[in-house]
Amino acid sequence: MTLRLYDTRTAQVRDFQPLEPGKVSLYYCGATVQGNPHVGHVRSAVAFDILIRWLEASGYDVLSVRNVTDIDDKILEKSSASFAEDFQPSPDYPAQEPWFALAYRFEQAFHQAYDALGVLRPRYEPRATGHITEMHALIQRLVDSGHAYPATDGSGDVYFDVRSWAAYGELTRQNLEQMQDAPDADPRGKRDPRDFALWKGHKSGEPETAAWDSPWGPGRPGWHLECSAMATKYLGEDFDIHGGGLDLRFPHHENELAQSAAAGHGFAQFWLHNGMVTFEGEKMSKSLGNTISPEEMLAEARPKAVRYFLGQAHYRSQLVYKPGSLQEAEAALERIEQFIARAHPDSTVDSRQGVPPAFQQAMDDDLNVPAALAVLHETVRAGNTALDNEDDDAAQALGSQAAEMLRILGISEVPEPQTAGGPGDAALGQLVEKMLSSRAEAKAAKDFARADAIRDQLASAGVHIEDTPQGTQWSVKSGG
RNA sequence: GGUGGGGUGGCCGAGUGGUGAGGCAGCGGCCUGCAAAGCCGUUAACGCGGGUUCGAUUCCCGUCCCCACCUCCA
Repeated sequence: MTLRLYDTRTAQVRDFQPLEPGKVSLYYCGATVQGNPHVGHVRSAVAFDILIRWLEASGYDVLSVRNVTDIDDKILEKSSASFAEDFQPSPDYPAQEPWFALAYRFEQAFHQAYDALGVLRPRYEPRATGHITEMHALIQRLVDSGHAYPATDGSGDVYFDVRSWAAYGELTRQNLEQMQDAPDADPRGKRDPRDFALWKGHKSGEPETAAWDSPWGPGRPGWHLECSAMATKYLGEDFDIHGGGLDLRFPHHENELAQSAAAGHGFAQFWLHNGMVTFEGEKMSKSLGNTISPEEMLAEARPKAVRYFLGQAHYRSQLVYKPGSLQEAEAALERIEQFIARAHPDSTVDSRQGVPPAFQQAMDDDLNVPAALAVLHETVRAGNTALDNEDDDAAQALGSQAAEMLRILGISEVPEPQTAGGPGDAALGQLVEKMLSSRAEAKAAKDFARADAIRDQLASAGVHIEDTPQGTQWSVKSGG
């Protein structure tokens, strides 16, 4: 069975055939680095990370590219606000900061969040500001072919002429005539209100550092242009997959497609979009204030559990977060991990050969992770049964499969938060061992009241204990 | 107004024209001094109204509701 993926443009699940056998070229939209990452960013990153890992497990060489939008209106606004007289410092924006410093700082915050969740770094991670030359070439090409024009109001803007491109709207199957005009659309020097900026002329008051010379006057790139320019540079005029959040379909991806296609490029064969994360069903957004940040999630549960949670729904589905979600993920994950630890799996092969056919089928079916997880849980149950029956060979085989599934989903690849190593650890260990030996003595003396009191005492301190045939095991329960 | 996607058991969340995933939570049992972990069993769902069909949660029509996008957004 081959991989099938849902393509937004054709609105159907299709067989995935890469342009070049054995290789996959993938571009997915990263963040505009104007603030700290929120859960939606990392959900998207996890979704495409799972895609990449599955492609690699299936034997493909994946050339992945994720952009960093490090120049845009919001970045300039946030920076400019930090220099305003009424500036109120906040944790995210603590001090006066030039736009490029602000962008750089948040770019690093994004890396931290991605790394903490085991998201593989893309092969290339180009910044918009590093590709002005490529953007100019693309604009010129569009101007020359009659699909773009300099603004008629002398602003220095250059717009894409949507009416010059008959296919405009094809990605989201929208009819230009029936689109709702943006209520705050600024017609400026546009031929049509829906024309979008390829290049934004420099305005007085904006920092000089945010302006680049161009044939149309000094200015800075429009948002959509960078992705077209960079995807083409790193992946070619035709490539396999373009991804991003559902909210990017329009206008961002629609415009990307229009400008690239109008420039004569084939562009992406497949358009993939991940669903939104909601807070109890409502869209999370800063303006609504119902957000939970990746940082807050990581404070509440182990990184692996956070990753499990973010990946557990189908990537195209809405992912509902609610208080308790992370604890549920933690419980499910612990069951898997405990089985694997008891099964002593072989060193696993990192490929689709190491997982059950049902798991392969689920993943091949447009990355049906929920169904794949069902296979994983069934494997765990079968493995536990084997352990109970002391069938160690079967348990080990199932353990290897479970470990491999966890690895392909990227969950076991999430780095453990560093907790060990401090001098406190040794002290804690000694104290716990001391109490456990007291408890063992009490148990031996059949003084169960005292034994249970010790267990309760440890529990109230967050130390969880478990009597096993190999003796009493203990662990510190993380989070709430 | 346009476009896309939804409404599944207490919660999360797949899927299918006929024997109704999986997880979390709950209940009963085994195990345990009691627990924990694990195993076994178990409770429980397909928005509403029609239609097609031997049979629909799955297809069709209607209807209600929800979400996203059409403005910066993963």
